[in-house]
Amino acid sequence: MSLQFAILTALAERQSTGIELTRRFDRSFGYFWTATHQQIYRELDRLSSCGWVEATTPPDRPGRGQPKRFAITTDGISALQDWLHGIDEPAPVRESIAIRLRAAAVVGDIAGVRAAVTRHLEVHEQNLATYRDIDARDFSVPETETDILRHLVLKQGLRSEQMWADWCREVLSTLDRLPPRSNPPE
Amino acid sequence: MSLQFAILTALAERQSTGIELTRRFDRSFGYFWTATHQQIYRELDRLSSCGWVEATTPPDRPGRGQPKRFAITTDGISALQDWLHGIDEPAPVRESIAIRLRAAAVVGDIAGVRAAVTRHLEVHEQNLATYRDIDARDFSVPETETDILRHLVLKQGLRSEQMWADWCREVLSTLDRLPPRSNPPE
DNA sequence: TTGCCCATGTAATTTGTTACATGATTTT
DNA sequence: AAAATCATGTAACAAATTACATGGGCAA
Repeated sequence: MSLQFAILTALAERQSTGIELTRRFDRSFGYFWTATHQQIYRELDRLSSCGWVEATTPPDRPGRGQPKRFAITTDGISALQDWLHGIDEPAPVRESIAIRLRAAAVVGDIAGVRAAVTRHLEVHEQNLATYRDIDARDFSVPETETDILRHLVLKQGLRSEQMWADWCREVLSTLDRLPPRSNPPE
Repeated sequence: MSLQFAILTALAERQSTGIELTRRFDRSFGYFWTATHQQIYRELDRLSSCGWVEATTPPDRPGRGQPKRFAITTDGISALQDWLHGIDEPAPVRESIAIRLRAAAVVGDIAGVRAAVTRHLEVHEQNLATYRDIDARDFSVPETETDILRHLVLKQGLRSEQMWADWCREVLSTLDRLPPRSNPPE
């Protein structure tokens, strides 16, 4: 499981409360790993149990609505260092948009997928704009070693969004060039 | 859930037994949707229950080791047509290789991720070669409408593998240009 | 007739998603 | 003090992964 190491990495960069972590996963971590606050709290709990992170409860009153500050322990850092040397296969591909296209091909409905592809294009263009902002803001100056690695991660996100946007445009312009016909052939 | 529609699409293209479906998901469907045989059998069961696919048991003896032939029903085709018009958001990103890189950045171990990236490059180059073969074999001649849509799906796979291979090479050559030092700074 | 592979499945576990609950703080 | 919001959770569910089980056919 990688989520726990994503959290360890985040905490190694900066200690945080649960909600801060959640926001960081929506922002700068979101371009390579997504997680909801429910996942994050559950995982923080597990990581505390095995001593890889330590929670600082505010001394006055512990309880439900009270922010806890989480920090990585030295054990956690070792665990992260060990994991980092591991190898895994590329993530299995699951693109529902591609199923829709291929389904459209087989039932002969070439117009039915247009809206879905348009929506994808919209999202990927938005992401691309966001990542370019981050790129300009955080990585425009000569870089430290740490920044060079972090920049490489962002570049993957940039490449990916660019690829998707390009492909969506290719799909749309190809659909435009086909004879308009939204019903299956007889 | 998209797996059921992936299966419906596959069966709409050609009726199959469970094991044949599994092999098709390893091959031509694998570049946009992956599934194991366990998932496929379970889903075929559900799809039979709601009447979207129909199983033909060999008449002689029904039983466990006997191949069943599955085909999509007219209800299944309607369901597929309806679903095809839907819209969903791009799949959430989860790239463990990126976590490893970012973890390497924070613990200062720039050499530790090299093997993982090298492995990724290997796989993506292999996939790229496979997809190019499919491209040349199945899509080199003037296309029917159906083929044009199916070709677009393959092109997404090609773009994706190309993107990953390019990025892996960028990472490796960047790592090469950094001063060799495999331990965290003090 | 034993061992192996093929095809179909079951079961347990893990991971991710969706909906909701609780206590504290801030705003009106 | 009521309402909204923030922070931390719980619970139920769905999907995917991993390991294993069963029956049939075939080959040594």
